[in-house]
Amino acid sequence: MNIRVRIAPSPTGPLHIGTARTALFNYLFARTNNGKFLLRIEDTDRTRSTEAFEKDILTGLKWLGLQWDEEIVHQSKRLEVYQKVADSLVKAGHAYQKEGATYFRIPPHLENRSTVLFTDLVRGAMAFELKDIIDFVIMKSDGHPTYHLAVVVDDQETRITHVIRGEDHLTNAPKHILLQHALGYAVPYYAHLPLIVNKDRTKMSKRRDPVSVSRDFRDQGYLPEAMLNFIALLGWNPGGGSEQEFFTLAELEKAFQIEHVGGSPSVFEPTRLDFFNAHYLRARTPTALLAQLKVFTKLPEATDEFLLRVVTVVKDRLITLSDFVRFTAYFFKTPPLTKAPLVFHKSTLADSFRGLSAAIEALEKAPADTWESIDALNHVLAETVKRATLNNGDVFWPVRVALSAESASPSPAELLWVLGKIESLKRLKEGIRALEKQTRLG
RNA sequence: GGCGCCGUCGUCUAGCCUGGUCCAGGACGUUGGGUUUUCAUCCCAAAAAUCACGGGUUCAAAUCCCGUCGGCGCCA
Repeated sequence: MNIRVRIAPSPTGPLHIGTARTALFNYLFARTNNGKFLLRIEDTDRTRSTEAFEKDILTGLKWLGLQWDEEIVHQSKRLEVYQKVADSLVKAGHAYQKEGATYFRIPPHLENRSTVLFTDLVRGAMAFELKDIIDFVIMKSDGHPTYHLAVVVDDQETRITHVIRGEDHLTNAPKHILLQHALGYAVPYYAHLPLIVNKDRTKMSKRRDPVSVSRDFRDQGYLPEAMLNFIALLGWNPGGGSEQEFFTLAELEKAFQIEHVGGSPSVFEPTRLDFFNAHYLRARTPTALLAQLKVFTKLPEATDEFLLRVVTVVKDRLITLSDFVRFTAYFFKTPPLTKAPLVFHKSTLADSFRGLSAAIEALEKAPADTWESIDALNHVLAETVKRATLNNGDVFWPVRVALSAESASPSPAELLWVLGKIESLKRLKEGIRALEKQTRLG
């Protein structure tokens, strides 16, 4: 069988995180089965559909790396087709007109049964009593098809073999199967994915919750591979007792099996996304990360060489891309030395003064190539501690704070390496003056 | 209201089909400790689930059966 799956988002809002996951699972199902992954835009609701939303959906899917295989189908361009199918249904007695709309007539039997039976790939055997399903609208009075008709017709024409969609459609499945029988269509396999819900276990709301892939995640500095990894584990697990938690898209394309999709809804918990994002950020090379940061935001004026050094030393401390600018201001502009104490809490004013002075002396004397190596710079500071018979905190802390003015920052050797000899010594001497002032006051 | 799906640590989940190795495993988060000048990383440890509840089957149930409750979804 040539496996063909699709997603069919409505461009009535930006790409939703739930749609993204449905897209992922469809995409993975296609890839693991050597099939095709299609995209259809359900834009029959002309009043709420916009091109801007459609563009957001397409760019969002591409950003995630979920490239679709064939041409995009727009339902708005196929209205005559639906009308024709609806007419044929009326002609065959499967449907009837009422108050301008066309209704599908639920048959008394289906293949000599009073039930609709199907196997859901996620949930197993499903049975719905025909008497519980009532006639439903397939064509509205304004000439637009309802979701039920359009989806069935389009899935048939694009030869969809597996319908993988959200659980909110589970009870629609028997209606679609009935339509497929009446039209003589093949019935595809169905798989209904569990919903992604809020902490309070209700549906995530566009208004209140972070659901937009572009606005709430991409623009906040999340990486596509972190999103993918996070989303994949919402409802799916690798099975076989595997405890693997990091998956690239390529790995997912090998590991995914729809049998390992669970049936219960997943609560959206962003702290786990942060964990994945920090992980993938750390995995970037400084060069790659710098390139990405330039695309993401406007960076302060500086040479690439300088920026690359900044990226190198702060990379491991970022959770999102947007942390970068926030965490690195002091590299680009000399900060006032008032934000953090120059004296470590286990040190004294006198020892810090001695430590900082000794560090300046040692750094001034250090050979030029010392400044090209974080290790070498660190060695200079460590030797200073030894020679002056001080503690680490008497030297490392005041050097670090004099350079950054922060109580939390990369190590002093890293700061020295980024700032270079001239700027570093300038700041360190500024630190000495601040300590002298404190001595006089104290 | 009818029908349907779901119910294991705060969260994501493994285990459930094929009952015993599960006084329930992993991860995130949290807390404590180690490394360290700080933060982050890294390492170690701990707390955290009466397996929704009740009954039944069985020598034995998270796992099988019945019922109840709860959450959600679709339809009305």
